[in-house]
Amino acid sequence: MLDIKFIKENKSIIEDAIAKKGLVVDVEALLSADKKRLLLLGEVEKKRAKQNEVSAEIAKSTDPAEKQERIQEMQELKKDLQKKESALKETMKKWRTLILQIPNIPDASVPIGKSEEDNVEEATGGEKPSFSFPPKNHRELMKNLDMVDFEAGSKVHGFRGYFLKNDGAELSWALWNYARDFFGQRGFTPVIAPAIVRQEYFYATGHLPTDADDLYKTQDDDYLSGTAEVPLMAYHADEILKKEDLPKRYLAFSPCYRREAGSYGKDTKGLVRVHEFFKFEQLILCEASHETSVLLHEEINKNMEEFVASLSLPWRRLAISTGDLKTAQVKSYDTEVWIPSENAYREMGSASYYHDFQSRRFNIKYDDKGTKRYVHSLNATALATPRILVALIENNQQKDGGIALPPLLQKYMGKESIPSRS
RNA sequence: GGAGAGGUGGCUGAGUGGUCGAAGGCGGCGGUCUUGAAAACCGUUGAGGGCUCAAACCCUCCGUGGGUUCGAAUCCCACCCUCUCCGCCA
Repeated sequence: MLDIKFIKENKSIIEDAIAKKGLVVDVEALLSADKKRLLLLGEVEKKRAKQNEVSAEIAKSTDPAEKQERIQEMQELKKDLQKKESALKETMKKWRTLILQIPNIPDASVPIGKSEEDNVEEATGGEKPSFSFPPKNHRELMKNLDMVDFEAGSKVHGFRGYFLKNDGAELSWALWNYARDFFGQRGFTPVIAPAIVRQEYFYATGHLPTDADDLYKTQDDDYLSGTAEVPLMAYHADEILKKEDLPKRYLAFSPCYRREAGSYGKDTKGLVRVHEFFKFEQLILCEASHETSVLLHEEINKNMEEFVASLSLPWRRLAISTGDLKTAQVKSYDTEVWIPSENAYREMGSASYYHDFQSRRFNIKYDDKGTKRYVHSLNATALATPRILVALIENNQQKDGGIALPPLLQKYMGKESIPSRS
């Protein structure tokens, strides 16, 4: 959420942001709710002051008659105060639902657009493979190599279920270990984060109430997180950090759970879209400076791009258009990787920054020479398995059905390739 | 799953109806002393909000929400959380 003072003073900027993000939010309603809120607050505080003052006199008073008189006077005031207090509460409730709808402001560099159609390709890397034979998709390749078992997956788990086996499992572990080393050299604190997270923190990230259908819920009313962003932001909730400890860079590993409620028709086969997967996530908390946020945003995005590039995967960078930005985001890039069987790029991760939009709700501050300021937050994917296997397998397939391994990964797999079984 | 204890400021810990935003200690900051440091001593030190050019001033906050009362950290109710022991368990 944004600061109400900022909203009041920058109404046109806010309305512009709402329009750019393609949202419908009544800013005027918020502003008038705020006026009402301040009016009632003033009245309530005045009455409370009076009450405090007279109460002190009552405590000191030695004359029983006078005391009685004062108490009666306060009984009247109390009734009045209670009325005003409940009016204030009502107004606050309205105010809160309204302010939560106000989106963050897209950076000037974000391409203007209505939807994902308007995302802009900004960079590409690597070379798309050209095959001298009809290429297969990852499902076929992996089944032939006994790397995956979808039948057992749906028998045991259900829709979108999978088992990774043999080199399918080994390849996942190899990638995890490689990612750990790759990012470990870039100053991140390694973390294994819980996926079971308290309800309140999903409200803070905005996943609730909006995406309730996409979240698994436990019988204890906790939720399973679809990204380590939630537990990691929650890690420092309600804390005041030291400025010299910033920026904090985390590389968090966690299982991720998504019901994919809104995407029943999409990617119903294979490993692109599954309910349960594993992800390394980069998350940074830094000082409240736009320049620092931008710098670190470029940094974590570059990390991700260099990571896929180091796996010899053909990739491209998409600048997300205003219409496709999430409410909380200032700017976001997707890293997409070429998928031969689809003749298209597919998202492998995204990097976004939020200024203090998230930290305001999580109440994460730092002490800047005595003033408390909300930190800026940023996050980016580092590696998601098994989705990246799709790209790795398909791009490196050989005529005989085997899979070549990118040089940097060979050490982690203990071999140069996954040989054909035929 | 069973039994018990407890949630107070950065930490520790006192406080059972008004003089409590809260003793004492630790830590932090400033100072005295010292060649310098330590020790000792003195002072200072919570967060959020309203009004304001600013200061002054005012309001809220002792897990959360409600209640009793002129007045609640303190009494009542509900909930949440943490810890300890037993049981079970990778």
